[in-house]
Amino acid sequence: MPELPEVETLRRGLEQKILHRTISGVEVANPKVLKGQAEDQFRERVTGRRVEQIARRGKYLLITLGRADAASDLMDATPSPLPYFLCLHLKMRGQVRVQSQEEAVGPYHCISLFFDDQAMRFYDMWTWGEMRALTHEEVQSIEGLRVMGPEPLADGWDGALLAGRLKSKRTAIKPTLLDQAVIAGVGNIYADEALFRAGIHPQRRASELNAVEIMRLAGTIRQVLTEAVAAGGTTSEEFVDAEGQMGRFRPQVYDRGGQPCLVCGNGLTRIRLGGRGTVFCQTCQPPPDRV
DNA sequence: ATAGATCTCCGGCAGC
DNA sequence: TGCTGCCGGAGATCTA
Repeated sequence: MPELPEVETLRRGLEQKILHRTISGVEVANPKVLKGQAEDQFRERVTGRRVEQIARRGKYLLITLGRADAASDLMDATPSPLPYFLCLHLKMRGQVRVQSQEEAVGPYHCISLFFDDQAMRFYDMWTWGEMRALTHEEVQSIEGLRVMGPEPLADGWDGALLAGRLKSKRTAIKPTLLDQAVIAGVGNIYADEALFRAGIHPQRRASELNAVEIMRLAGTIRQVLTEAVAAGGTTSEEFVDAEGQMGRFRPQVYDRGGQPCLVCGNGLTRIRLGGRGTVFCQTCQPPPDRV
């Protein structure tokens, strides 16, 4: 389940491998991940372009594709064509790996972008993920990006910012943290981790958390994401980085239902909340009626 | 009107 | 062995 740290790990890996390099060709093995974009248009927008920048917003990866022969702008008067943006989202099972051309193509291969000696390959077992080549305007019109909440690793992230986002939310804090319009990039793993570290029960009503708790939570969100980025993400499900390496972050509660709490030793509880599996410690995270 | 709930996409896997 | 149901990020579509 790629979340902010996994996408950031991928972004850094891609920066090492494909930044300033030119796409010489494209293979579309499964057009489902183009999410409706015509295959011809995708090919046309990508082929011959050079990777100018690799950015992340929440769980989205945005790769700027400029013209390959930018130097020729100096020679003629024709305006440089506008850049396109390769817009990626891995959703649940998406993977991106940069492989040598000789390396065998893995299962669930959807798209390959070829650089001279390497191929950036997009794999997705469920094809929920997406990869499209969009204009600036088309990127701007993606609703999920337009309403995306603040980046928890950026300057300015603090308890006051989070408090403003939670004020009007009457649902439980856990599903609220998964709302990308509230906070960018947090998914199931890090929502459970941050709540555990903050000692906040996942069923507490978001709007009823006090200022101290919100400040603590803003801190643990940032802390857990920072640690996970440093560890190259978490490998649950299928996540691997651009080189196929597994993440080294070890969650304390996520996917540990029934196992002992690493702080107090009591068995961790697993419930479904807002349709999502949720793990917490009944002792370390006191329930709403005991707060 | 808007927040919140529900459905959808998909296939590996657990459990029987 | 083979069936059934579970699981989830985020957009679409409902409902109160």
